[in-house]
Amino acid sequence: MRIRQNTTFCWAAEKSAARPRDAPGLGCSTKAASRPGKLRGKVGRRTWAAPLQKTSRRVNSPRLNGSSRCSSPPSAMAPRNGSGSSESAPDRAGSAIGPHFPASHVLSECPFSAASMSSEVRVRFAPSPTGYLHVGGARTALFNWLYARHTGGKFILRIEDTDRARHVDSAVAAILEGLRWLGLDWDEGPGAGTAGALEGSGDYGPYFQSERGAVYERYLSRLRDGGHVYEDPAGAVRFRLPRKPMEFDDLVCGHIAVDRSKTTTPTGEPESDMTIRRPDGSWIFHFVNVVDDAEMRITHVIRGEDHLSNTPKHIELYEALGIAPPQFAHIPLILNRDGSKMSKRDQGAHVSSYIEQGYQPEAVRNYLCLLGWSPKDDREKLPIEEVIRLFEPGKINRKAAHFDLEKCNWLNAQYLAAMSLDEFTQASIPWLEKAGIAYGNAAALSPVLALIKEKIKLIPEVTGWVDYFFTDAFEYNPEAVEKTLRKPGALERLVQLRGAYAQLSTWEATLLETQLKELAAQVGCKPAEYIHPARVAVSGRGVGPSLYHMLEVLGQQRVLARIDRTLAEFAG
RNA sequence: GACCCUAUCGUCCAGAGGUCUAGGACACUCCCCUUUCACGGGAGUAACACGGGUUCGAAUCCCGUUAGGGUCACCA
Repeated sequence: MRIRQNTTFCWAAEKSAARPRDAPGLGCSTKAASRPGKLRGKVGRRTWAAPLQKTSRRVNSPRLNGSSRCSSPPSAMAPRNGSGSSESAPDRAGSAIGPHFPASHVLSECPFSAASMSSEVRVRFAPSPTGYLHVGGARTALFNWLYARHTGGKFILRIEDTDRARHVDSAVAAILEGLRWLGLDWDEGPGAGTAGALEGSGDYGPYFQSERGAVYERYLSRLRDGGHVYEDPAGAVRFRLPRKPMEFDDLVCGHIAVDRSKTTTPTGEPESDMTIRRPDGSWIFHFVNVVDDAEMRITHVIRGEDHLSNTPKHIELYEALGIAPPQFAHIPLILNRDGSKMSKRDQGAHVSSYIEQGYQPEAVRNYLCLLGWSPKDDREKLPIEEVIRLFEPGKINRKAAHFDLEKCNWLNAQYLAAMSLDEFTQASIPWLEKAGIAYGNAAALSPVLALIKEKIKLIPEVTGWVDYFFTDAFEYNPEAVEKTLRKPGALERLVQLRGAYAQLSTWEATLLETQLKELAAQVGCKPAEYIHPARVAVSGRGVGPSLYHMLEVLGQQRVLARIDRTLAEFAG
């Protein structure tokens, strides 16, 4: 099955043609000023705004960013529209491109401009179809999603498959599955909307880079017209790096200043011009990423810190294109517990592993929320609505987080404990079926699950706790046998207990308890001397639920039969 | 190698110059509850990387060192 590229493409082209005023860059250019007031960059805290600290904290420093986001402001700040140029006309770029913009354009970006306050937040998650969703990627998606939901903006999914060769449907599907499992719904992109069609829905498609060739061609010619690119001897298209100092403000990392003229290769030579297109015509990530973010009117790029060092290059591209860059928020990476880099082989690296192991999606999501972010109080288990309410990119931690599966497990147990017996039963059924346990039906299963619900940290564990309820042919645990049944007098006491229980006309936990204790008192030994053998006799193991409740659920007939079987098996 | 980011208990977070003899959670240890295993309750071990500044006062601001991470691709 392949994506319907042609249809999608035409459809998207129509869409954009129908919105001539929404030319790329224009929407973007407003965003610098339109960041919702709640964003708190850490900018003020660490650098130039020190004297303003308290104020900026309260008033929200991002506004300050507008005037200092880029070191070469004239080209960094795109001109506001005004021209009404058409998106489809290649030459429209003429008015928008160019390194020299009147200062008034910059000033018009005044962050306090009321007119710009209304534009909507648009964030995106742009994975490459690698065949699985990495937890790091999942957290990036989560933070984007949280911000979109927090602001009432849009969360967009874009697949960075660069070209057809990289596109594999099953690989895309794995990512969508992971996102859906975590409950991160997207407003635009593959599978968005009620139809769930893979080609996706949204006004800025296609959402597969492999289908956006025409868009890239258009932008390439803009760069060419501006004299920003050239073809090297090998036939690759390269972007002339400006090689000058530049700075920008990152919502998480604060003010970043880097002298790009000093950037070198690992061997110490000056950085070579960035390739944006290979000789075979395929596109390089940096270019298409920037073009798509601009075209899709992304206002905030929330991505992994591994891109922080790439950001100056991206901003240079925006400048060459005459488009104001979005706001950036680089979130720290997730490391293994031991501090090493988390690779796809590491424990817990794939979201699919949580699905397979039966984690509760809300628990995993909750855990991911807490990795680099906190509600600033002592709460750990938080309803997602609460996280959405409190979440702001500026509050994301700057330190890389080490992944701790133990805590994730604990949270999972917290979520299980909060489930009703009904929910717990429904969640257990698929796993019992997978294990081939003949539990009968939900009504028969629930009372059994009620006995062990609180002992479980992960749903699939139920199978090991309840199997003997549904088969009389259970095995005896050797250790338990050794420890209890082999004890002198154990079988005799079992006989006595059987005798007492056989006479009961009602079968109920508290009665079973008093009977057993009376028997123990008569004989003059501890109840435990009866309890342990009884447990092993009816379940085959030394650990389990409360004995009397277990007996009650098992029923008189089965209990007596199992004691008989045990006596027969271990006598003599 | 150059550049960038980071640095509070083993781990995740709180801490925004005095309220810090640094708080919560996971994990760990002990106690209580208890027929087992868990749950739950209580207690405990455990951290401001180091060195200089600034200040009356620094976990908090600045500089340096060290350590970790990242980027420097015709990967994304």
